[in-house]
Amino acid sequence: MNSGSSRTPLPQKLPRSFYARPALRVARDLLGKYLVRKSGRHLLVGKIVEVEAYQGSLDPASHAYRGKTARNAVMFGEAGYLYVYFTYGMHYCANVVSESPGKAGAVLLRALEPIHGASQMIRNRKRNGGKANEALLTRGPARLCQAFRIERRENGTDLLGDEIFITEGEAVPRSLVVRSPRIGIRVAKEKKWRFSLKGNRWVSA
DNA sequence: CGACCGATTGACT
DNA sequence: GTCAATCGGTCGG
Repeated sequence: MNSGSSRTPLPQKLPRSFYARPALRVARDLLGKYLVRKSGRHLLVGKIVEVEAYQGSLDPASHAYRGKTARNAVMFGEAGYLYVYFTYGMHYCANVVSESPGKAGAVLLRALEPIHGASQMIRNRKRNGGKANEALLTRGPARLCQAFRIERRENGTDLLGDEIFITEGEAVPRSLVVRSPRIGIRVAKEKKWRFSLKGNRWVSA
């Protein structure tokens, strides 16, 4: 798995079986994992500190609630792929597809803690017209996409490939996991399907 | 076709 | 706290 000459090998990629589970389980278990992007000689790594689960046809807040369309097709496919959508005419948000094909579960990545490549993340944000405020670098679903340059073309990326993937990161004790209502939705507000790391400064709210 | 609005962000009364 | 930006998806006529 490690490519021979690497002096500080990354942990192993999460297997397909990690993603092929209910969205709520995947969401909770993604806390503490590392999102990795390799592009050219740049390496970006962020610890996942805030996510939200979306449960396909069972969930009126999910883009998949009313069935498969061209936009949400990735969610209906195999688990372990990236679903990226464009919203508010200017922002992208990234989800990890979970469940089994047809179920359309997904986990929205809402905030990361920069682990490696922060200076490149800052350049990526500026390139997108984003502000230089480092405290907001990877805090919020659209900001983290700017920092990692996740846009329309990243929709459908296989997370078992070599460009964008997720690895084992840091173990998260149960006592650090906070469950709360999802942000910015107008339906199913009562569902506590948002998971975050207690006390982490990168959590969006 | 037109109207409405969004899993957001940043600027500002 | 409020609100505009900006455009593609969705739905009604």
